[in-house]
Amino acid sequence: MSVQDEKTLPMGMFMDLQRSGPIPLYFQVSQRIEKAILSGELPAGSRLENEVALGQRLGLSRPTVRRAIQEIVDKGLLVRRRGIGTQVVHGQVTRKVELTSLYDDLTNTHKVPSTHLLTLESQPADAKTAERLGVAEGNPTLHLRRVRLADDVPVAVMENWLPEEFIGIEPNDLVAHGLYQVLRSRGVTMRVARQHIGARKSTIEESALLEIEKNSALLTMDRTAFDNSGRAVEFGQHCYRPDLYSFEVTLVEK
Amino acid sequence: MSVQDEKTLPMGMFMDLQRSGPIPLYFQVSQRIEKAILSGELPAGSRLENEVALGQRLGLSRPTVRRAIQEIVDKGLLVRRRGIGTQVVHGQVTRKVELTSLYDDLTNTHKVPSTHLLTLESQPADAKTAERLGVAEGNPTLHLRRVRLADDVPVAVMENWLPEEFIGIEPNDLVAHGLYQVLRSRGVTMRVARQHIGARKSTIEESALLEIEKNSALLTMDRTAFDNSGRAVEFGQHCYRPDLYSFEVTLVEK
DNA sequence: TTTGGCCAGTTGTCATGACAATATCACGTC
DNA sequence: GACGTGATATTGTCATGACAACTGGCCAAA
Repeated sequence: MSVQDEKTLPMGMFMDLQRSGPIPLYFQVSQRIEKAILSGELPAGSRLENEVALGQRLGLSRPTVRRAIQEIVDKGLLVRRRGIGTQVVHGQVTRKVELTSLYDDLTNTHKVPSTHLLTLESQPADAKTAERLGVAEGNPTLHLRRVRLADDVPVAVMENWLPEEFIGIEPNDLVAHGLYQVLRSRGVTMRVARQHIGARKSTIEESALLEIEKNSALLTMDRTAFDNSGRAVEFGQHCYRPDLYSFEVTLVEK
Repeated sequence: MSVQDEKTLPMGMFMDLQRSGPIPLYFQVSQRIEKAILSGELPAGSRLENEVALGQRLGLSRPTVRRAIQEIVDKGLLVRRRGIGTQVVHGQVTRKVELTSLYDDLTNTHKVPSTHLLTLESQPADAKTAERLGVAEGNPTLHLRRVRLADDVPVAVMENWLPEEFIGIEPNDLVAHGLYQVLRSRGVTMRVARQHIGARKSTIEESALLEIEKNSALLTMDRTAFDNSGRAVEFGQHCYRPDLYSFEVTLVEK
């Protein structure tokens, strides 16, 4: 008795690959496959065409096809088995967490984000901040504290510390664009972030800011983010209203 | 002025590669590099030897070396920059989250795990369970509810549902080994898990089970896990004492 | 009927080679 | 001295080829 649905594979439409454009071929292929999965064209449990045949049909080498498939495996949508083939994972698909800011998350879900800026000041680094940012204790840092709102409902209180060089950031930019957008516009590209997710009770001040009753449960997230040169560019302590925000994580065993 | 420390690279000891063993070469290399980073031999900000030279020195091809490095980049320990090289990320290194059970997490931190089994029964799937497990509503499932303890202190209350075929699981196994170990011993290998992390207040019963005051904040995690054939093998709703447990996540932008 | 082995299919690993894109640095010119 | 420009170094992408390891089913033998 076969354990899995052994559906055949449709996947007829795979023509328009730009070989000369700036978009890598493996990326074009992986996007098309992912789209086919999300749209239901490749149903859960169905088998993908094997790597060699797919490559031949698309006029691509096996490493290129393989990398395209691997991208989707890493997202948790496909599962490979040696000797068997590649299959679509069962279960409803959920979007995976990426290295984004709350601002991006909200706009992606069609909410209107806004910001109340509580604090924007230069502040000498205390021991914890210094360690997280990799600077000397007492060095100046940019300290900011914000309330983030979605459709005018408060969602989170965020406190961030940034290295000295960002001290010139304008309050108006922060209110209009969100921190990560401001950093991007200054040429900073985030590459790695280490997050710590927990929970605790709200303080009286936080309860007021978030418009919840005091001693409510809060979802907390500490984050240190690094740019593409491996330097820490942001350290933040955030707390979220758990009825309005939560984290999704997809884990893939290798 | 150079932005980063441009230390040279030591990395002298790279001899003993087993070319005929079952361990892939890229894995042997990546483990050695990772060890060198963790041990401080490759300090934060230092540059790694370039891919071509490293490959030549080890007698390996560039794709192999490249894959070894990529493994570590995916873990968030290294950062690559085209035209520059590969550098060690700044900041203290933290363990990344993997697809493990609480049981593994506790033993890894040298705590003694134990389990109070509250419920172990066959139960027809309700709508939510059926959807998560990908079975028909009303189908029998194995329902279990446990309190997990570390050094005899309650850490979490976990409620899980498993597909019909696991109904024969022994209570003794669950108390002695933890759910994931039991599943592994039955030939199930977890491959993908989708987790949802949030927070809420504790119920009166949960407060008693976890030995905390009522209306405390709880850290919650819902998880659906899939095996290597893409089939859902576990759906769980867990809640943790936030003073004893939290989640670490490392995100890498691609 | 059951058992064992062989064979075909598929992914996993590795080598070699080539060119493209990007960042740094030295150099020369204005 | 400032600026552009080219040379150099390094990672990013892609092709081709080969063999290994694992799975499943078919088939013959016990």
